[in-house]
Amino acid sequence: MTITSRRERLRAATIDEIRQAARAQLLRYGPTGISLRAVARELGMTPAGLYRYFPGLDALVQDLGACCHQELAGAVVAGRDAVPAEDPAGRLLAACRAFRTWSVAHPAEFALMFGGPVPGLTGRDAGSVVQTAGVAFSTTFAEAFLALLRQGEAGTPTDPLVDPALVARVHEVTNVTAAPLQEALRPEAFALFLSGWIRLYGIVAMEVFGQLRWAVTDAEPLFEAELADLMQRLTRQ
Amino acid sequence: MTITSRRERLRAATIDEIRQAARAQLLRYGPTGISLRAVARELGMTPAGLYRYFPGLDALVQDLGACCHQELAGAVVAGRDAVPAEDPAGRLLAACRAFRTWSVAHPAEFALMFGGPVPGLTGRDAGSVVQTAGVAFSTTFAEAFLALLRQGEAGTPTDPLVDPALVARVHEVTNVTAAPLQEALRPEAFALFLSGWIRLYGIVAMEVFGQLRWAVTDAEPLFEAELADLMQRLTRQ
DNA sequence: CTCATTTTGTGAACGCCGTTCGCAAGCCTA
DNA sequence: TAGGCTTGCGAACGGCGTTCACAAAATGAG
Repeated sequence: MTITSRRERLRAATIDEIRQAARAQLLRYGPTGISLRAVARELGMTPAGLYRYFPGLDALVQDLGACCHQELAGAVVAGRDAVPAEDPAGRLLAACRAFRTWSVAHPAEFALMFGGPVPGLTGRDAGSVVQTAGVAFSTTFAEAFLALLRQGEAGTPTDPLVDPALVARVHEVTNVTAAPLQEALRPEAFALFLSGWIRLYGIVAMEVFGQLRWAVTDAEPLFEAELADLMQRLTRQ
Repeated sequence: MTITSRRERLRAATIDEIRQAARAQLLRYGPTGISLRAVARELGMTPAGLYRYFPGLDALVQDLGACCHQELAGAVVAGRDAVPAEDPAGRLLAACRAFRTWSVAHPAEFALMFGGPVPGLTGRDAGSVVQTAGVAFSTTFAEAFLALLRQGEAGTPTDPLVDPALVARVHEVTNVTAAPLQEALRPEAFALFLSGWIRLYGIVAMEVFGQLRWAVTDAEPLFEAELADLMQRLTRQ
């Protein structure tokens, strides 16, 4: 029940329109091809007018990244929840497949979210928004992973290999969104989870960035093989 | 003995100077922050003058990418060859570690080479130069991997999962540089190699792109664990 | 209804960018 | 020494992000 004055509604609508135009540019020209002036042109506005809604291009791009993160998370959740809860392994599989499907269908968005720091590379706080969004996103997988854990199917990897400062850091950053991850913080389980996430990211990023094209025209069988191996590693061992 | 007239020498020197300035910009401002005008400024030249040496900014950036690929390949080879040939597993390990070390030390260059298509995203032929360079680069690992194979330690994965058009493609693209890869083209071996390369790329890309910072402050133990698991997968199974 | 205040958008300007083109000066060769 | 090739310059074009003073519109209080 958030009260919304007429002004606020108009403003929100404009912001949405801006986002939409920027998104179209992202689609067409890639993360670095988004132009304030072009967005303004599409809205029939003056470039300066956009500064009433975003403090600059970087902010717009970052906002776009956050939106994409949300959208991707939605796709993953939808994929996961299409499989009944009685089959946690199937749910995790479905989540991974949804991640790849969305990413391959939205390469520009993927590059924006998971590529290197796009604008400059100040790196310090610039990516903080997108990184917290990334954490919230990864909890999507963590949930399915934890279901596996609870079912008692997942084993524990051999070595702990956890950073001492890690627990505090994750606690700090997952305060609101990621309650499930705190259970996964049992060091061995967390390491196992990270290892899986790394492999999933690796193959999807390679495919989306075209780094596999020299070897393979259709990366799906490769992905499925990697996924099968990954699931085997997660459930048995 | 390629004859070099005085002009050609001067020209080569200028090109090198341009590369050097561009490289400095890459280091400071990232792949998208390279500016023709800034390079020209640093050389005490007019922007237009640079067009006598490169047909445009994109060409300069691509040339830079090729140079970086060469440099990275050199680092990996050096790391690999620091381990005696009697220990093929150790050589492969050393190559992987050298890959990570160089990449972490040169994040901008890594982003340029392995990130998404930087300028626009025409994608078709734009990345062809960098992709052939990537193939040549991956043979560095293939060599060490093949040594393992010949030693008879490496097993074969379960399913073939090879693209039918793959053999011809790789034959076509590795004609000169990558004779060793042709032996690895035995489908199962190639799949195993690709799987390993994917995992290696995955963890290094995640670290360099800062995608692991939310979870871990020092990614090295994670890398070592992943590497150990990877080697185990490659040698035994 | 009126009037002051806040919000929204404009237009002009600044300095940067990549790129093109005509022209001058230098070098190499014949 | 004469001609051609190479190199670099200067000016210009259009596009970019961003700033700033200013006008118009919407809002809410009296």
